Amino acid sequence: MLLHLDFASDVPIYLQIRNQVVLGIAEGKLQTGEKLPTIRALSEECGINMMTVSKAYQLLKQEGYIQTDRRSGAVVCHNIAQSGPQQETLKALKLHLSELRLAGLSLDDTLALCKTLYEEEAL
Amino acid sequence: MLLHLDFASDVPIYLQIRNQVVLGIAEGKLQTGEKLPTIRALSEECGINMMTVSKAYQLLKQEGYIQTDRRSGAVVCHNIAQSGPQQETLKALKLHLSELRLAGLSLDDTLALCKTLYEEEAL
Amino acid sequence: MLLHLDFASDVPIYLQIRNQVVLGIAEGKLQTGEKLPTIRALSEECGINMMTVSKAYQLLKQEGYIQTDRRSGAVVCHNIAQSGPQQETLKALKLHLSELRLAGLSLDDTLALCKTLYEEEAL
Amino acid sequence: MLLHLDFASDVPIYLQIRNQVVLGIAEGKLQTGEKLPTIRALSEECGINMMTVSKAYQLLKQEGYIQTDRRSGAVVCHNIAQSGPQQETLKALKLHLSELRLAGLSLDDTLALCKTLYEEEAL
DNA sequence: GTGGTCTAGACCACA
DNA sequence: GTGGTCTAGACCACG
Repeated sequence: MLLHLDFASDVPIYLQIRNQVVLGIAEGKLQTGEKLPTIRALSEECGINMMTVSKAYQLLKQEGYIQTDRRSGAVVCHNIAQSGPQQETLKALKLHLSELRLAGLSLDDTLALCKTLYEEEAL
Repeated sequence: MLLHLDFASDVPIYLQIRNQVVLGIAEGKLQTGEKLPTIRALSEECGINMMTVSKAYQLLKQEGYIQTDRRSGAVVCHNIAQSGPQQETLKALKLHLSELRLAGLSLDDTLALCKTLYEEEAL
Repeated sequence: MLLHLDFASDVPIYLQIRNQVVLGIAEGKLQTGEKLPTIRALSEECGINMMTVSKAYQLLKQEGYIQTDRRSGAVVCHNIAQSGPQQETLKALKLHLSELRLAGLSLDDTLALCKTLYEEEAL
Repeated sequence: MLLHLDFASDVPIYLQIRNQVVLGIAEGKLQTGEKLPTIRALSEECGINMMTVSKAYQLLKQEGYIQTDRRSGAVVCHNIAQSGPQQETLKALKLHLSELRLAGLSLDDTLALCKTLYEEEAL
């Protein structure tokens, strides 16, 4: 599990961590039940503040992607698919599909693109 | 053209305006060549500052969605589809598809959802 | 003498007119002593305000490119090259050369480019 | 890094800042990777508003001259020379060369001038 | 009338 | 500490 942080990005670092963990789970790089690095380890490895990592983990926990066990730290949840898609995700998805449409992609182009992206994850 | 602003949201107001204009164009509520409200009008209507609206318009202009004609204000661009999809849009799209997958949606579910969202726009 | 005005440009229309007249003179499209269109004619042809054209002509006159004869309107000056290069032109030129340098052009590249642009005018 | 702002100029202050930073980079006064003053520091030093400095920095960022590292403020980019010269720069350059020509400079004069200006930067 | 710019404050998210 | 955002005014250039 390697993180690529872009400190010049508009996306806050804690969100970059959260996003890459989500992608990691979806792509199978992070298996269900697998242990995430400790906050201290990850913060030192990336040269960032512990608070930043902590914030990312809290967000992931709140969204149901991970749970924190007092003894073994943070682990990937077994039962993520409980609540169905989030309202926010759908709203953002619609916005991005609009952007693709205005960028010239047809419905077929778009669905093919989505299929490709979806399958990249499902390795 | 009605804007719904959420002042409690984390999304900055200028971005909310930008997003809703993009959606409006994609859904056909805003026709190509149509005139947007003036900065003053929109800021008064929404009870926000002129500079906030101005920032949204400048962003839309920079992204190629609108043009500001020096004589008559801001109008929706004719030739938006010039540069193809942005790298950022694709990255965000992939993330959202991952979230859907982890929320329990199959590939078919996801494609059906995308199709629905896409067609909502394409009236 | 055809003007191409871009109403969506950041450059004010009166400056676009001024710039294109200067370029026209340099390229020989506008001969020394040649008559420019009247303010009224040009404003009607381009669909712009007479004040805008007037402003452009006043600027050109002040810079010594044209002179206005009460009987025959505005004509291209005979003796433009009197005062040497303007301070502002040099400052702007230096800035643009810097931008080229930072965009990756070597000194030779830059001089070759300048030569090409210069000779385009001198047809 | 000293800024000379002309509050009476037609050139907006944020553009003056932007231009002087670009010149500073080209002249080597601002080294690659070097940290720019913080928005607060620069605004206080020059007696202008934070937002004005912020606007200049955002423009520089958008043009690829600087990056804003979320941890330590704004730094000069390493890889500026990516996209080649801008269309606008070339247009402006051609205009300035025309002005020089009409001011009486021969091709050789002009190239010598450009060489001098270019080398002033390249210390 | 329009958009562009600027001020002098303020609050917030991020790290 | 940093930059990002926002307000409630104002002035200006442009057309």
